[in-house]
Order: sequence, then C-alpha cells, then structure tokens
Amino acid sequence: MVVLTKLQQTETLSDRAYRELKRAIIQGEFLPGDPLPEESVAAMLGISRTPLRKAITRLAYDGLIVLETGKKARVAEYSLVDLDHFLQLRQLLEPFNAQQIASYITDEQLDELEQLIQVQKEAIEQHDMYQFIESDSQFHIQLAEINRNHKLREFIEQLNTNFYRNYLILSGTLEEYAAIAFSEHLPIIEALRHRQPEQAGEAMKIHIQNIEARLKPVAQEE
Amino acid sequence: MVVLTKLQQTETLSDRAYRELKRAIIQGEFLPGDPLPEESVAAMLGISRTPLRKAITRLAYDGLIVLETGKKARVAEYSLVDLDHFLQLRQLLEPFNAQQIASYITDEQLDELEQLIQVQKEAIEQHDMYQFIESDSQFHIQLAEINRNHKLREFIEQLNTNFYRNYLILSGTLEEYAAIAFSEHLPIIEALRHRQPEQAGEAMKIHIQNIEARLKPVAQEE
DNA sequence: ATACAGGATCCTGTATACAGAAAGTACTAA
DNA sequence: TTAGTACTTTCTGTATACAGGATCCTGTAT
Repeated sequence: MVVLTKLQQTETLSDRAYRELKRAIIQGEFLPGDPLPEESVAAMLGISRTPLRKAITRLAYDGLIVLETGKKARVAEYSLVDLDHFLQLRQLLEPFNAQQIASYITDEQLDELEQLIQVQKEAIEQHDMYQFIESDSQFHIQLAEINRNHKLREFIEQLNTNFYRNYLILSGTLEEYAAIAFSEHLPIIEALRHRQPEQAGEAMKIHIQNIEARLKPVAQEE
Repeated sequence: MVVLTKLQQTETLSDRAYRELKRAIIQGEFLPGDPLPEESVAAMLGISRTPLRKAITRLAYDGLIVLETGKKARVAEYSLVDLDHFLQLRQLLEPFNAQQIASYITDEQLDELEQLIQVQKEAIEQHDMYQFIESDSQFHIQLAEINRNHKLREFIEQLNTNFYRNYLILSGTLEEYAAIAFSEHLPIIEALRHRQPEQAGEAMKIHIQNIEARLKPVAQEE
C-alpha cells in the first residue's frame, strides 16, 4: 500500500498576512521605525485584527518588528552594532554549516544553488541591486536549508533575513561590491561539488569575513 | 534634571500566560506530546483564548510547543537527534560567548554566578536533581545575558531551555554526573574572574563536550 | 472481530465589541 | 512663543460569537 503524507491544509489568513508583511518589510515598503497600527494594516490586507496579531507576534520573534505593550508595533530599526552582531554569528554558524553539508549535499541541491548563482550573475549584469541582494540572501538561506540540524537552519535564516534587509539600506555603494561577493560564492559551490568539507567551510569563512570588511568603510561614513 | 526610564506597564495577561505555560512545560507539568486545547488551558489560567493564543504562538517559536494548522497545539517532543543538534550549536556558541564576555564581565556579575554555583552545590548535597538542572541551565543562560550581542543571548537561551527540559526526562542516572558537571563550572568562573578569554572559552568548550559525552551512553540504552 | 459510514462533539480560525491606555489636538496661561 | 492642561481620537488588550474543519463515537456491514 502506498502511503503519502497528507498535503498541508490551506494557508490561513494569518500565514498569508505573515508572508506578505515579511515581504513588504524586507523589500522596504515599510521602513525602519514605521508604525504598524493593527486596524489599518488589517484593513490593507483585507482581514480582521485577529489573524494579523498572530502574524505580528511572529514577525516580532523574527526580529523584523518591535512590540511594546500598549504601543503601536513598529518596524525594527537596526544600528551598525546590530549588523556587526549578526555578522559575528554568521561567521560562526555558516562556515560550520557549509562544512557539514559538504558530506551529504545532493547533485540536485547543487544544481539549484548553481541556478541561484546564475540569477546573481544576471542581476549584476542588469544592475538590479535589489534582485542581487535577494538572491544573495537566498543563496545563504538555501545552503542552510540543506542541513539536517533544524535549529541551525532557523538561526541562519533569521540572521540573513535581518541582515540583508538592512544591507540594502546601508550600502549605497553596493554595486561595486556585488561582483566581488558573487565571485566569492564560486569557491563555496566548487568545494561542495567536490564534497570537501574543510574547503567549503573555509571558503564560507573567507566570504563572510569579506562581507564584514566591505561593511566597515560604510560604517565609517556614518 | 534627573531622567528616569519609565517603568514598564503592568504585565499583560498574555505575558503571564506565556511565563506560566513555559514554566509548566519546563518543569514537566505538561509532558511531551500532551495536547493543549485552547479553551481548557485558557480556563485553567482563568483567561480567554485571545491572550492565550499569543502566548502559544510565542512558545511555538521557542520550540516548546508544536503548532499545526487546524489541529490542537501540543507540547514538543524531542528525539535524541534533536538533543545532539542543540549540543552542536551550544558547542559553537557558548565557548564563543565565554571568550567574549571575559573582557568585560563585572565583579557583580561574577558574584551572581558564584551564587548560582552555590545553589548547584546545595542541590547536589540535597539530591534535589530538579533544582540542580534548573540552576545548571540558569548558569549557562546567565552567562549569555552578559554578552552585548542580543541575538547571541537569544540563541543560547533558546538552546538551553529546549535542552534542559529534555535532559531531565532522559537522564535517570543524572545524579552521578551532577557533581562532575558542577566541578566543570568552576574553571569557567575562574577564567572569567581572571579575565582570560582564551581559557574561559576553552573551559566552556570542554564542559559542553563532556555534556555530550555523558549523554551518549544514555542514548545507547534507548 | 474489523473496517467503514454517519453523525455528534470538540476545537480552531476568524470577526467583532468594548474598556481603558496612549497619542494627538486645541485651548489657556505665562 | 512656550508650557501645560483638558478633551478627543486612536489604538491595544481582552472577551466573546460563530462557521467550518478535525476528532471521536456509534452502529452497520463484511
């Protein structure tokens, strides 16, 4: 007898509100500090406050929204110190991840990563910086999704989501770095392709160190 | 002119529900797999479903509760694989934390840690294993609270909360290890007391490696 | 007995109502 | 003009109602 896992039930309004709000915040449609009054946001989404409140609670846990009892929720604002903190943790977790998955990544997964690399290349050629950042972030998140350690996946995803949302805002001079960042992804893929844990970890470590180095000058300007 | 930060407003019913449920789950009053129907849990707490739902959403993010659309929430069940995953991350994050805080920990903070150590000692003498685990977990969480990296604090707290809740259940033979675990805390404090980052990180690394080693035999029995 | 169908029951997801806190506004006094 | 105060509006926190899905129970057919 064939056993299939039942398909997940229809997405709830709350889930959709969560996805849509998350997207809007990441893409900068709501800016850091913007207030998010429940009634009006719910009206925008065409739902009531109840499902929205759950979505807001989740976004607060993701670090995208700040909640204070009795006050309006607002889009989180990050300082450069926060970004540095995120990078410290990425520096710790992402090379570890790259090293681990090198031993069990599949060819299909490698192909999907190559596709993302391709998207990045095109984004650079078309000077579409939003697309670049989006696919860059996606590259790191997708690498994490391969790991069997679910908590690690969660952590890396959270760090990247928080980080890239702000990277977009901070780095006006991003364009010149995009090509470099892109080129650093190649040795990571290469090491994974050859199932070399050490090299994959090392390549990721170098990449994130460089992200940090590239962010520093921007921080100086402030 | 003297400026004081305004005191936080009264805790909401939702916050209290969150704290109370978290406590009940960690202390084993609800067991892994137990269903948590909103209506009855709300009735137990003497509140309505609305504030409870927010508490449940938060506990789900903490990993203490599992939510599936349309189904009853239930207390999360962890496998030994999950525990191993938590330990891998603690292995990465906690030595890093110990190393960082060594350079700026205050004497007051060290004193508070010493007090926790004292509680642990007493718990062992009185064979109060629940108290021991509680204060052991608290020791690690309190070390994280000192770090200025807020995300790191969050991650370590989450890992410890999830870990210790299950440790209690898994380790019937805990008593013989409690004294050893306790003794491993001493060099950590000692290194912090002398503001030696390297040694603090190393002591924490050894400690967590040993936790892992002690858990392995238990895993074999299963 | 075992498997299945139908119905009753329980429970979640959602909308809505309302009290009291927060925020905004306009008016008064210096 | 500025500071302060009373009033109004807005908004959150909470309770509650209800529809439809999930679950459980019962009885029937194999």
